[in-house]
Amino acid sequence: MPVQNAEIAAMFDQAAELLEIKGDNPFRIRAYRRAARTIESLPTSASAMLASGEELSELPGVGEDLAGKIADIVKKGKFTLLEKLKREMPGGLAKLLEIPGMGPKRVRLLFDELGVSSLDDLRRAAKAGRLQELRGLGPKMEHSILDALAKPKTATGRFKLPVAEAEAKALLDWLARGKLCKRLVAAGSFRRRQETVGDLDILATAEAGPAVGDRLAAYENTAQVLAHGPTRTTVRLRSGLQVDLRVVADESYGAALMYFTGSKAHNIALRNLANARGWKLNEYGLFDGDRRIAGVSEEEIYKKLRLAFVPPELREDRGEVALAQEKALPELVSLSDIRGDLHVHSNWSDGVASIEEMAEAAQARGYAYLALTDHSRRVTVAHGLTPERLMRQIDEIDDLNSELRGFKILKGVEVDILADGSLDLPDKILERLDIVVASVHYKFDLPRDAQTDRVIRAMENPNVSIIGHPTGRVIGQRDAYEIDMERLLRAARACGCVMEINAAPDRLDLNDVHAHMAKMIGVKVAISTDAHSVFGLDCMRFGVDQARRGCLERDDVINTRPLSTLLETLRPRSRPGRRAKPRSGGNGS
DNA sequence: GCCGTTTTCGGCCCGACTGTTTTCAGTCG
Repeated sequence: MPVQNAEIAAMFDQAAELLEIKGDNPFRIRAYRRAARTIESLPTSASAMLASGEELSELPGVGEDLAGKIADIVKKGKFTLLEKLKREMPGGLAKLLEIPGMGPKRVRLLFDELGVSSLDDLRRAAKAGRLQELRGLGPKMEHSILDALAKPKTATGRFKLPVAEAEAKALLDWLARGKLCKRLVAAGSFRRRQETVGDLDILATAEAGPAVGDRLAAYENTAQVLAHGPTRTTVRLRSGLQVDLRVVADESYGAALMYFTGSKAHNIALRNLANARGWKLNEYGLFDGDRRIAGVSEEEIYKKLRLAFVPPELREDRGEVALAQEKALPELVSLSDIRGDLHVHSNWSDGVASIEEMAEAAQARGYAYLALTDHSRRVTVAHGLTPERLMRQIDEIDDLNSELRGFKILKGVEVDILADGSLDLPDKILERLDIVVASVHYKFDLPRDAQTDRVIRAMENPNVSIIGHPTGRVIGQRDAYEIDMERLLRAARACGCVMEINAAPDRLDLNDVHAHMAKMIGVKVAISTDAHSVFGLDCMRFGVDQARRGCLERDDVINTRPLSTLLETLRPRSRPGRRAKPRSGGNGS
């Protein structure tokens, strides 16, 4: 099995951690980390790039040396430097970095002075009061380390966007009611719309900085104040979500928003550009010597740096800075481009609303069409449709459509892909539908090649329009099944099959990197909510967020099209020699 | 280890906060 990009990135990250503990050149360490970020967000696998003779050293942050190391990892499956480091140092040492307040210097100090090389060693040493013996450590550190070790592994982890959104809304509300701030906004990975948020970064502009921090500390959901200075306050909420509040003067709003939105790597790239002009960029502004030359708005700063405005979703240092220099950034798809939803359920299977209610809700959201795609029979727990019930549903939709003006319900199904890649309903039935979403709902544990073959066989059925949630992952609950995304996408391109970005916030599948991969390979995408209720339709924006992160433009997304051309897109699925798919003209078939 | 509209060598983002010191190192974002 070819080495995955994520594996290469993980090896580089591990090497960086050990090099850091070792006390190696910090810039060398940064180089490994930067390369890891580049590799993991690549729209194609490093091994495929090597196979096709592409130069890895042309990737940002990858030079001759690292390109050679990646090639070694791909060819031999091992990373000599990492193996050498692991021989020099106990592997468990890196674990110590996960304790808050423990950085590479302290890990090294503890290892050298006390022989601490594991969490257990650390606990023993702290309990014996031996940490205080060391220079730079005192009773407070010893206490907080013991605290951290005693805590059950809450795996406070990351929070899904809707959870973070609810927390942010309530918190911003509370801060706003204090009437201390001129402007208040959630920045960070939340603003970049990452699929999960590690902590919430709040930016405020105000005259009296410390008072805003005091108000955050006094918030009813604040469980613990971790740091509290005049301009910066960090707390942990009862939910476990960490909140960083930063307060600056109003004239620094743009610079601070940029700084606090990140990503860190994007900021570093911009600060380098500023340096190259002899300027300095920080959270207070863009400075020429002591003179502030920009800072009120992000737009102003990008302009001064001769860059096009970079949408927050793209600020990951994945090549967007170079594109902004060339004024060649993509025009990202937006929620208002979406004209319909192509994957929803009704109470005919496991949804809670009737077809009519779903259609009304879709109209209320300004859509021109809605594809009804209930489950097929194999998903018995969801009351999946048999051929007979699907026929009856088709009749009901025809009836409803005959009364609708300027809106159409598309007849569809979410058909199960069986273990061998065949479909859960006969072609005869599928041929009568406007749209067929095919999805995997069981047998997640097939070997990678078999799983890939299975889905490719399904998409080669000309009745299949879209592959639903193509990797099957459920964030925080179930990993993606093993599948060769690159091979899948090439096959999709060959047979004109569309890939879904499932917008349900616990799926977001395809994810941003896969969506970008689809675009690069030339596969169209449908952003669909998989709604099981009328409220589920509102998740569309989460799917659009990920599409934007994947650089998708309006034309890359089929449900930005008006109904007429949408149906055209779905039609070429029919093959030579195959009867043209019967399509309803609106008033029954 | 990377990289170049000052450079192929000599730089490499920048500031806040804490706990330890007695002027600052380490961590964090």
